[in-house]
Amino acid sequence: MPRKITIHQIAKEVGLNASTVSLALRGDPKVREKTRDRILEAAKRMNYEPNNLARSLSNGRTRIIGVMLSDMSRFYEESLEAVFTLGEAAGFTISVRFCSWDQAREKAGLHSFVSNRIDGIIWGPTDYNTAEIAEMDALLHKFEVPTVMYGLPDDTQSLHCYQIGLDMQKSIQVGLAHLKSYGHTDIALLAATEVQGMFGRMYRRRMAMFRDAFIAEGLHLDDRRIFEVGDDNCGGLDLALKLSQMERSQWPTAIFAADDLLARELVKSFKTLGVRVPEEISVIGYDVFPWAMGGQLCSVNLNTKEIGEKAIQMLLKCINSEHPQQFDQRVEVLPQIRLGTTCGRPRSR
Amino acid sequence: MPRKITIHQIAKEVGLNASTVSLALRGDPKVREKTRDRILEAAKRMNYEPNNLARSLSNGRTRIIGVMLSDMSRFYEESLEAVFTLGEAAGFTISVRFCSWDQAREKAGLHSFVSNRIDGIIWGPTDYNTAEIAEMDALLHKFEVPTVMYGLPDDTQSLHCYQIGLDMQKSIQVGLAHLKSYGHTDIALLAATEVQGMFGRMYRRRMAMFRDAFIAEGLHLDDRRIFEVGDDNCGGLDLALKLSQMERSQWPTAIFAADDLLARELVKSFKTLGVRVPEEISVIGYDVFPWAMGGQLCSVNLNTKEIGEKAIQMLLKCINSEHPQQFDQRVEVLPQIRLGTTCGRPRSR
DNA sequence: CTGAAAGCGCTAACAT
DNA sequence: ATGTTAGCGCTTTCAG
Repeated sequence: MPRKITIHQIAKEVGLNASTVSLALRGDPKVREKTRDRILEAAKRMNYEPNNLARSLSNGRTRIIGVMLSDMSRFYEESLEAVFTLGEAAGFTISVRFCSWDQAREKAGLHSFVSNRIDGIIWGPTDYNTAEIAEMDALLHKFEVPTVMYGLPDDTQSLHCYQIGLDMQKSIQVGLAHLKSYGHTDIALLAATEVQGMFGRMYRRRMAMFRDAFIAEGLHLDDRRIFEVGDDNCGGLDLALKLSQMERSQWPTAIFAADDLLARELVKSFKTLGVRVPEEISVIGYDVFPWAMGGQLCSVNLNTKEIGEKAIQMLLKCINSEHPQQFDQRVEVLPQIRLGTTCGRPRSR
Repeated sequence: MPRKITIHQIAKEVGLNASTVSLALRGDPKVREKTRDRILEAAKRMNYEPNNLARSLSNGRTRIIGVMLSDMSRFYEESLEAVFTLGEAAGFTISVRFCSWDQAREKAGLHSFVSNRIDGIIWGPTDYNTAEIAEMDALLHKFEVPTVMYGLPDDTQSLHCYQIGLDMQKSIQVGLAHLKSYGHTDIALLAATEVQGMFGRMYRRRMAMFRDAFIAEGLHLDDRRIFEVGDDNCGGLDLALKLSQMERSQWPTAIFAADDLLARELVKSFKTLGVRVPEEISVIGYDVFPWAMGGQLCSVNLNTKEIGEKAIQMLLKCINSEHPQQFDQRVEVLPQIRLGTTCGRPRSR
């Protein structure tokens, strides 16, 4: 038996024409059931595997959706799962590229998507380098590859692609506003700075966003209220210890932890040290780990699952439609407070 | 300008034949530099993007390497990065599929690889379901898709694929042996059991491996020496607290933490509680986070980077060679102890 | 219901 | 150095 089976060989085997085989393999009702069974049997017996290159070249679509991500952060996990589930249900294969926060690699990956005539792209762009994004956007548009970008700030109206808006700074403000609603004004920031990884840039950007968010909410973020810990430390424990050696009157009344794991550790450490949360100090987390502390943690929920769902739904609509223009070009996903037990009114002084 | 540019249109534009354009685009020295420049200029101006479907259908290779992974665990991060770097340097695009620990999805993904005539596959199989693996292995072999599987135990000689052997149980034994070499025999296990995630199966398997490893090293693992914590707890802190309320004579002399983050937290918590590590108790970590504690942590290093490097190197050799059979079919990656400051001789009783 | 023929965009001999 | 021709494997009219 030759190495790679084609429909012609199957056709010869069963004494029919290749085009009939082609129809049968795709379950076209034009082929009589009996003939189809014969064909399918032969195909299986001969270990036939369709050649998507030929198929796609011929009919003009690949039934593949490409997803471009920067890294394997858990931030993407939930949304990617949604993309898989809904995408596969609609008959698409999901192909992922990672760029490791490298713009050259990102560009190459997107090019590979269009070269391989992917049917649509979901893109969580690396960085808000407007010019670069605009350039790729123009290219993708020129090739008429439906594209959904997500995690975009709101100054991107000029882009052609569809967008899932997620305003990170506003999401931080949501957390701050929540604290303010309890009466907190002296809020500290606990942030991890992963030095070793490739996320340095992201962390720096996030830090800048925190500063801006404080300002936007009319809050003062004193440098001495910023606790930066390396990712190889136990930031929560360190901070709890540090505070326990300070006069309580010197404490902030609330702590905004830059991620849920830090927040979790902080709360647990406070408990260990006999500090009551939220009676003596409030803690709010951020992003990524909805399951941290079994729902006890008060935290800003970025709704990543919803992001994934909206992205794939938008894309599928777009791919299946003749007139994609009729859809909203941008959908906002709103962060919300995930209520827990770790925030309360500030202690009276 | 028509929507999708082909080499024929470029050819017409510059008054040459399509095959010349084809050669020029690939930088073939047969075409004169001046002509090539003209062609490239036109291609860029017309926004030409090569059609890999046609290209691959014609020349029989896609220059794409497929990677099949179960999830976005950080376990894969380092090895995947190595695959990217070396793979791209060799001119390949790396396309990733995730199966979320779902065998149907895994199978579909591998089929999509062969349908799309990927040049080679790197596969970190979900589970050691021998029959399923053997079936896919046979299929991939029949289609002559060079495949490297990794993370395989050593009872898989019958497979056709190339293999990066990583014996997880032995890696645990390496850690245990290290503790034994200091004189530890009363060793406790600290393990997280992520209930919410999709990793339940993996955790259970890992737990079984720990038990087997203890037995293989001639150690007794009492049930009361197993501390299982949910992933939404702070396991390290909890355990440190628990122990601090016990008579020291009841303590184990060493703790094997099932991952580095737990170990890190444990060590930090001990420090907080005034317990000296390793003078009063030794701690060893496992896997995944080489940077945890800035190298202070003594831990079992799974060498995931090396796994990725070996996998892609094997695959490239195989793809580029006429006679792949001449290479070793299986390479073992050996876990090692990453020395730190958290292990020492047991306290005298 | 099945067969014949053209073509998707590109490559690879072979000619010129 | 450039042009001609014949596919790669499949889909898709269009005939029968």
